[in-house]
Amino acid sequence: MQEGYDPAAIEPAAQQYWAERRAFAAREDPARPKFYCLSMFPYPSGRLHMGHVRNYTIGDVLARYMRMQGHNVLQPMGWDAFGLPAENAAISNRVPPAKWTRENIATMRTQMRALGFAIDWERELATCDPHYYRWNQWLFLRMRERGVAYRTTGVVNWDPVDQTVLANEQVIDGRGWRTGALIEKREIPMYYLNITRYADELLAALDALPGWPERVRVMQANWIGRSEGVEIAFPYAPDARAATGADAALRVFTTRADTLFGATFMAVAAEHPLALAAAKADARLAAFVEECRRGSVMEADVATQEKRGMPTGLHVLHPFTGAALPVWVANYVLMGYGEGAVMGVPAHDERDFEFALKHDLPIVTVVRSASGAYEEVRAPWIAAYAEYGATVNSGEFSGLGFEAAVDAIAAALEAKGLGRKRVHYRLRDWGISRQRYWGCPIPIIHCGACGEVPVPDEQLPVVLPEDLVPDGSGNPLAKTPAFYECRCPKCGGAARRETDTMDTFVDSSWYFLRYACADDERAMVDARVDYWLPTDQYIGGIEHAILHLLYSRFWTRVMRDMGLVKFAEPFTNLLTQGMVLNHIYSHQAPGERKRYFNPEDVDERRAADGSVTYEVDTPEHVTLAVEHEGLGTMSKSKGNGVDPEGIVKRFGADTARLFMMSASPPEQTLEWSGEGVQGAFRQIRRLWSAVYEHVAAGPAPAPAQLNEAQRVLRRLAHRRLAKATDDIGRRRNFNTAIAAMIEVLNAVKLFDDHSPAGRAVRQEALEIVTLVFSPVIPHVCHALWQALGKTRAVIDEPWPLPDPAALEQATHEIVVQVNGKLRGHVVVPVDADEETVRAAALADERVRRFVADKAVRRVIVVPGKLVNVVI
RNA sequence: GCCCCGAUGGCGGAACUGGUAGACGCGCCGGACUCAAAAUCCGGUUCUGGCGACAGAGUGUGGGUUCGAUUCCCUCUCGGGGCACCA
Repeated sequence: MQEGYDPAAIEPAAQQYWAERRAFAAREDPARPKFYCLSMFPYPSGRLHMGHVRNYTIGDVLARYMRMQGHNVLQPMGWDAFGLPAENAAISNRVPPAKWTRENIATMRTQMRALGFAIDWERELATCDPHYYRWNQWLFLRMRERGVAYRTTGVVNWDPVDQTVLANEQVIDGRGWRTGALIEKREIPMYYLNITRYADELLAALDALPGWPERVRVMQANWIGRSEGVEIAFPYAPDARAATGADAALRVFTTRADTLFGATFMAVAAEHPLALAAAKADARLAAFVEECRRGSVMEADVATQEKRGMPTGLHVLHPFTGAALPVWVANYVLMGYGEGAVMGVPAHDERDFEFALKHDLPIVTVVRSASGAYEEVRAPWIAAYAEYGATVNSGEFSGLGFEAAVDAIAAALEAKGLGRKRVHYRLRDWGISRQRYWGCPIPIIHCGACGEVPVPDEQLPVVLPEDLVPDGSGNPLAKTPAFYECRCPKCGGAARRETDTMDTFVDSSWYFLRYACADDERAMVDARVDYWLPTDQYIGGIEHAILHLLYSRFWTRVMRDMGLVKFAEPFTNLLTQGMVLNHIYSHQAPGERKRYFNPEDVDERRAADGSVTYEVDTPEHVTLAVEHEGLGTMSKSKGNGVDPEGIVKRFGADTARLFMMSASPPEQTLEWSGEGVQGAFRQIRRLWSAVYEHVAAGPAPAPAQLNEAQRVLRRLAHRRLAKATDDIGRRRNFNTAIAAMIEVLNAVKLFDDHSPAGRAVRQEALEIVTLVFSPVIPHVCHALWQALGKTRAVIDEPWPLPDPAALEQATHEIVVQVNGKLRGHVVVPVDADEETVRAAALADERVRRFVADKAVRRVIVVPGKLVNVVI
């Protein structure tokens, strides 16, 4: 063993040892409990960032811990390799996306290997590989046969920067999730996956996911957005019948059927058929409709947008009173939700109230307020009453509570054939067509004679040509006849291949299945999937709480319904790791662009009055005062990134891993700290020197009779082992497990006993520390384990068990309080009865001083913990 | 607007089931080693008063329950996140 800790030597040696033995190649073994430890695969953007390192370190610690616990562990890795950054890089560098992507994968794979993750690289996959994406295409065709995938023309979200369509889930605050560009509405034919068919199940099953964070389940539930209500048909009045030429009814959906008698107008979306019919005869209305259809997704307006509207001049009839209600076109009604029409109840809906005020529409109060008083809602001094209450002014339905009123009204409507109870979801079907090149081709051929024809299975995969270089104007596939010119599989005539590709979220919706059988050329999934899946632990960023995790749950259900897999939920336990933050420092010179500086280069100046300023020596050798802007995620634009490779080169992978795992619990944000990294390095070096000094004195003898100090050290080691096991195994709190081991290490460092028994106790303590630390800092522990005289590799050791005998003690300390305040400690035998403990507490000198001559009213004894004397 | 989460020393965090608040680390202070510095090692470090023994205060605010509250309940403040004309 070398005296000095040298990560540059021991880390490659440990990695080589694992690689030579294929130590992490996982094989199916029904005899052992399996543990499928999955981290979200990265997009190969170029280089690993700290977020990746944190994600994969958490997964790796768990994987290595479970392996030592006797599980058959699978920890795979792959690449989410299709996507727009590759195309954008291609446009600026004139390199095909395939080349750019594969080079990035190679770089990032090398970086990951240097971090020493226990990954089964034999199962590696990349979604841009035809061996992978052929199964996207295959399953898409099966979905199409079942009506789960379908093509339709509809209004879509168009990202003008990326020149493609986005799913609703990918539009955030009216902007593209990737580009931040304002989204436009366009009408395009595209393919959809019928995720709404599973809305009810996806929602209900959230309750059966106890291993998921509450937060994520709530977010998914909100996104699915189930609401129970009543669909009501308002028959057309003669004017509406004349305008549309149909004897029909205007359908609305409402969660407040109890307020039906308060409806004084109807509001429809600009795209609603009734609005379009009325606009034909009214130029001003037509202009308004056109305006609404074009602009209304403008993000900045959404919150403040005023309730604008115009009357259609048409009317519908109230289903019970027969009153003629005017139909308005209103900009606050969305065509995409419900029926694209609402009944306007100004007295009991804030939006309707606002609209009625503006357009001078009548307000009719039909719900009593909760206090029981009847308060008429009138403009402008009373606002809409949107709470529940008893109905009034509602004919035969008056005097009912909310539920009774809804039930009675729904039943009466159903009897008339004018309505029924219904459930609505906010969730929309998933549009997957993208007008982009670097993605999985949709396996469809458009034939002038036969229409839409699926590519026959035996012709799959439809291979994406890899040598195209996009120029930034539209989809290069649509400009490549060699790709799109083809023969119709049905009639043999000339046909055109679909040039849209699939949303990359399709690729990531099932990759976790494919790791189980990545080499199967004949089937998408096989029996090995049933062995490994569902994943026991999934680890990734909270940013995927809705998109990826919801799509994957849907996709797995589709495969279940096809009999391809036997489970519905792919991820049993989910851990959403916090982001990695760093300080942001900037300098704003007058008239210049703000400059950002890396925290690494910033010096702290502490003035005599305690105030702190920051300054930086610039590359041009000028000292600038910089401002501390607080913490933010590491980013190029803020200049606060830290390159993992640099940390590994300077300190080694173990230091990077230890810092990340010890600084905060995995779900919380992690503040990067240069001093913290140094501290982690220092701890490893302390561990190294403790083992070095110990083994330099020769082999440790077998344990013998122990004195008190030796028993204390041994007890501490076993106690902290028990705590660390619980912290990692149950609580997933790695930071406290690490703290517990540092405590043991500190005690070993202070333990100055070189007797044979002392050396035996120290040996055991160092073995415990090395074993418990080994999932976190595997390289150095690999070397230390050998140094401690072991022949088996530390990765093959079982997780240690605390020795109950070591934990035993004859006496223990009891806390004594007087009136709830800590006043003393007494040492009593562990088996002392309550009376003895009570007597000992009352006899304590400090306790007696505080009690003095006051009467003791009560003494509370908590066995093994404390005594509280109440005076 | 609605929903969720959070607030603990100079800093990151710990206290798991209502029972010693501040584990562990960082930083800082003092000491040892050194010609010196770095590294390393040892000691101290919630605040206030006191040389000290010790005493008092203290987990965002105000209240409640309890022998006892960082922990449970209510109020408010601040911070973070999610959803948002969703009928």
